[in-house]
Amino acid sequence: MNTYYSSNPKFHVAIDCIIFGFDKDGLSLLLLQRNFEPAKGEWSLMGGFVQEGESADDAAKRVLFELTGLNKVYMEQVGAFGAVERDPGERVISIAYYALVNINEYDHALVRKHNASWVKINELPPLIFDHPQMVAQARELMQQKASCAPIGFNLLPKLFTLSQLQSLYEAIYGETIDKRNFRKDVAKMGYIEKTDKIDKSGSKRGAALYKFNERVYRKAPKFKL
Amino acid sequence: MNTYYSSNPKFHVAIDCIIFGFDKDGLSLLLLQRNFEPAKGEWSLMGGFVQEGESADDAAKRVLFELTGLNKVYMEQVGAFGAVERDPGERVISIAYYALVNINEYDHALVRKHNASWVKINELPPLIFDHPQMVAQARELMQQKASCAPIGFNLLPKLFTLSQLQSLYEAIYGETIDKRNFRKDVAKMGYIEKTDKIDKSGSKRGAALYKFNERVYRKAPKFKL
DNA sequence: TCAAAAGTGTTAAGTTTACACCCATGA
DNA sequence: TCATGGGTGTAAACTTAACACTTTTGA
Repeated sequence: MNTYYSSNPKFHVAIDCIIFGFDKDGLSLLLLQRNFEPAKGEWSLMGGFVQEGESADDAAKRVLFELTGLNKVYMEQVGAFGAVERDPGERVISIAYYALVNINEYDHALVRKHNASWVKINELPPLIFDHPQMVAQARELMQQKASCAPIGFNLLPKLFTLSQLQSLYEAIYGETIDKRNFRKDVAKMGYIEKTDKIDKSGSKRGAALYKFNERVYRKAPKFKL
Repeated sequence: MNTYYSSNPKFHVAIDCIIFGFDKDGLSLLLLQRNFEPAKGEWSLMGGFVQEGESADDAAKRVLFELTGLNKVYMEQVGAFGAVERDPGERVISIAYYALVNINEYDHALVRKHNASWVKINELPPLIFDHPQMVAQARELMQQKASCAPIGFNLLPKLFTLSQLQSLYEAIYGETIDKRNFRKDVAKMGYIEKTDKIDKSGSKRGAALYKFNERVYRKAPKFKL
């Protein structure tokens, strides 16, 4: 055995997932009301432990999959949380990731099994450990990223109205946006394309459905909302 | 023992430090030419292992101190690097931090002992493992942060000329800045204060020395360069 | 006396913000 | 017919970018 490594301690390394969803009521997080120890009965993020032979990114994907049944979800690392007493049970270093999921497409049975539910982001219950800090950092990072990269579409259906898109960005920024200015900005991008489909569910008149054209975006990847 | 935790594997958790310095030749990193295994003889970041009873942030401070003898240095976490084979010797999960140090104030003996030296950031040698990605991420993050928070001063002496400050930001952004526009922006901030001292080392005429007044900054923390 | 860096304002271009009405439809 | 959300343009305010010459002084 290599003494250079083995003279040093080892730690449990966990993953915690901040799972964002969006619907007409705004942004929500998918949270667990823990039916297991430690901190049974309290609210927490979905988590799990990194396994041998599994990268941190893969562990995050797995943890998200275990709760939602979803693959190929947009995820980004928030950072490592390494305070000594962050988990009162035992020393655990945790790596937080946020995920953007389409709130209409997940495995409801799995979510029920984990005793998880969507909670509006402005009505979060107290969370265990340092999960509030993780959520706060994830929100900042997501907001920052969403302002300059087209990641918001991961929270919407493939086809969406401009009103939906606007209200998504209003939820992300926590402020209202002028409708005409917003639509001007969207038009400038060129890769948010109007389809010939109409959504009649949100209004009597009906609203044009748009889609994000990634091909076009890649050719001129500029984004600013 | 708690089976919830103990059924999961443990890992060595390392810290790697991207140490930025700045002088008239621009930005540099403090790098080690390793005189120890693994990867002896190759270039790497300064690193170390997180210890029992030590937070990740504290470990980063300690690792920086071990190389430079410096305390109270501005540091920010870059993120966790958790690829399975990132360290070919053994599985190690590493948390990267960047540090901004005044290149004129560090313990030269310690640096010599570690076989470390300052390397211009645009002339980096090949680095081991995933250290190139760590450096790239650290540069992006630092640039982003420096554009909207007054962290650049950590790379300068307490007293600095506006030419030094400008060339620092030119180095951070990798582009030239218009002198008059730059000085207008500095003037608008109000907390970059002219002192009555003159630096005669950089020119015959001499340039006014300025200082960053943190008190004033805190009262109206706006920064944009 | 001249080379080298310090210091100093103005204008045009571009971007951002504010703002109000008509349209189509289902109830 | 009317209430509801969908859809559209313009002008003023502000921000950003471009630009050149004078000053000081040590060598």
